Amino acid sequence: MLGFYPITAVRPLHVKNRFAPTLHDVARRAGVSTATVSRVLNDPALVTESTRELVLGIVEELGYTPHFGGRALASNRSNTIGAVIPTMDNAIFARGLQAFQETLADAGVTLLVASSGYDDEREFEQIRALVSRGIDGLMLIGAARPKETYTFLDRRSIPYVLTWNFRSNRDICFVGFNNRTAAKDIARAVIERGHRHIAMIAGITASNDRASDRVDGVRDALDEAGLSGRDMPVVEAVYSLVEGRHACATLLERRPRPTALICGNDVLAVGAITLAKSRGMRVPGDISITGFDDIELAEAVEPGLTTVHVPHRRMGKAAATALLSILDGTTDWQGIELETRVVMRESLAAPS
Amino acid sequence: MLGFYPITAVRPLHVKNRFAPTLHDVARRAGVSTATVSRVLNDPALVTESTRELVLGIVEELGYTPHFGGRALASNRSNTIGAVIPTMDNAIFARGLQAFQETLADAGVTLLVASSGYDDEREFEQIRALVSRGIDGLMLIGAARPKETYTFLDRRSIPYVLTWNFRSNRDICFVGFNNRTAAKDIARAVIERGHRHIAMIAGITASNDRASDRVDGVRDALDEAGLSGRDMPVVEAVYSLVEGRHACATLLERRPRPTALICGNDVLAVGAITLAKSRGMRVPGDISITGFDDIELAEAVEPGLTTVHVPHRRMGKAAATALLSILDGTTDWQGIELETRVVMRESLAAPS
DNA sequence: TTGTATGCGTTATCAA
DNA sequence: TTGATAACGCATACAA
Repeated sequence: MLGFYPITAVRPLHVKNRFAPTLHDVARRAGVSTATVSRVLNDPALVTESTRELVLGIVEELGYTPHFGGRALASNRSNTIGAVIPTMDNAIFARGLQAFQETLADAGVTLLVASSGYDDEREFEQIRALVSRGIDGLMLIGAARPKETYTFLDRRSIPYVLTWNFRSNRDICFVGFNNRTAAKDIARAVIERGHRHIAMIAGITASNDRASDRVDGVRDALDEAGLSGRDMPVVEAVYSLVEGRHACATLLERRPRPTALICGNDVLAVGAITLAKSRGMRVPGDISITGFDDIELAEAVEPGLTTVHVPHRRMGKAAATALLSILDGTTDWQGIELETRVVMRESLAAPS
Repeated sequence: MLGFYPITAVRPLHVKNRFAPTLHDVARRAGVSTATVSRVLNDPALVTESTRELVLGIVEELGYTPHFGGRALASNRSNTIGAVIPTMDNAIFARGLQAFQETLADAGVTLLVASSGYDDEREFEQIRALVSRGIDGLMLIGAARPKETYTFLDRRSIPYVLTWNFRSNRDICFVGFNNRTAAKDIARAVIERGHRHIAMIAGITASNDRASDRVDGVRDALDEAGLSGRDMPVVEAVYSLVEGRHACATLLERRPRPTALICGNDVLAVGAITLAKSRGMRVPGDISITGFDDIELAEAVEPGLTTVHVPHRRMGKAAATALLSILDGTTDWQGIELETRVVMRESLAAPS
């Protein structure tokens, strides 16, 4: 049953003959000019109802689909915007991106998505590829990237929006939330519960302003409480369950042993919880653990994860709206700061 | 701190003037013809080393990126292939797609991804959009879709590969695994442990051959064991933790109460586990639960999830290779059936 | 090895 | 309201 099935293709599939009907084909068949067909498709009001119906019939009959390249060439705009996200492997970006896409689709704009693998150079490559596809605008995650990338975008005057973080800035449009204060908020909640030995499992902070801002935020809260933020034990880890487990194991070696673990991400936090439990520790009895993002898993895990809720869908929608308004050019654009909130569940309690 | 930041754009960003250098610009600056520049970029061997270096220097200096539309128009091929997946919201497709993309990238081919939301009509729309972008080939998930979709692809003679499922077929290239026998395998493992009251939480089977094949496979195993497959209680649920919880709650009402729950998906299974535990039941002591896919979470959850391991990365890579070879046209293509295996962890045991 | 010239499918300008 | 026609950026057949 299992095996390979070598098969000879019936048609020579490598022949690039697309049999794709063109504007010309439609025009000829309808007995009108290509210009008229184009108008029917792009600005129907300019055309008599009778010819419009005639043409649309032929379009349907032939299964005509406009050739994108030709259209982009002639109109110098593609009705396409691009997004480069760090990874598709992770649910974090999925929800926000989905909303982003839906909002664009409502405006008749297509979204092209590429991923960088958290690598600056690959991000740049992907941006180039998107730009060469004629994107009208771009969405990027966070602000940390080489100057050259911004220079490139500016030289090409590609409008862009930065999301998943927020900075108050006159020149760059941010649509996101303040990772630093959000992290500070949840750290405060931990401190208020009476914890004094706090450690952090952070994301990889290199080229990732969201991750580093969250570390800074936690340090802010510690400093504010008279605990030394600088001395807080921090382990950086790739966002995955296994890495969360490893990082947790490492931090449990520290003496004095931390009574609370603040994680830069829900996935890391869940990994940490599973490790702690597998070591026979009670969460939050022996150790409190917090997350960041409020993904679906945060609610399902045992104990429920205390975390920072991020309004991903609203953010995606707002980013799309902002970018569209920049592209539109009729109104001034506005950066938007979204609010996060700490969601209290069971994984955080007072130290015993 | 929180709020809106209305800002006046310095440059009129809506002006579509891209300042994008063209072949012509590069040619003029280098003092050669556009043909030569084109050759440097597409077939460097045809050009003297000295002029090649000269031209490449200018390309670098100007930050020239070829215009995709122009290229597609002139060459009638786009070096782009498309993929339509049911959802980006789910980790299931992420890993396979990532491998698919990487393999294509190695061949200099770009991947365009769209999602259908498990909706036939939206899938068709997305396919049209991709086709109008001039994709050279297409990757689709599973085989269940309206005839019209296939007709469209055939009329346009767009080569495609079907993945995440396998059928032995001379006309269509499948690269995937047999969902039915895979499901049968894990159901057998459950039956072998002595379970007689078995229920299933399946994915939504409408327009989803993977989901329905898995149901059929489980029924096959029951029939084989002299238990009536047709009478097995089945609840269909969208692939999410909450839905898994709900479905589990529903099935726990059944009398006789099932001693084993076979889930069509790991996410559903994890949802079911959390619900069972929240009801004070022991897993697998009071109820055994199995999954499908072997995502990262399956190993991290408590108890570890017995599930079907699917070689997602290998599948993605193989699908890309197959599609490229179809596009290439030099060799006959082959469908590929990949093997799955049952991964035993703690969530399955004999009934008490 | 290089240059010239043509056409790809579409939009947009101008006339009719 | 419609039709001719000139771009748009690039690849390529052909000529030099």
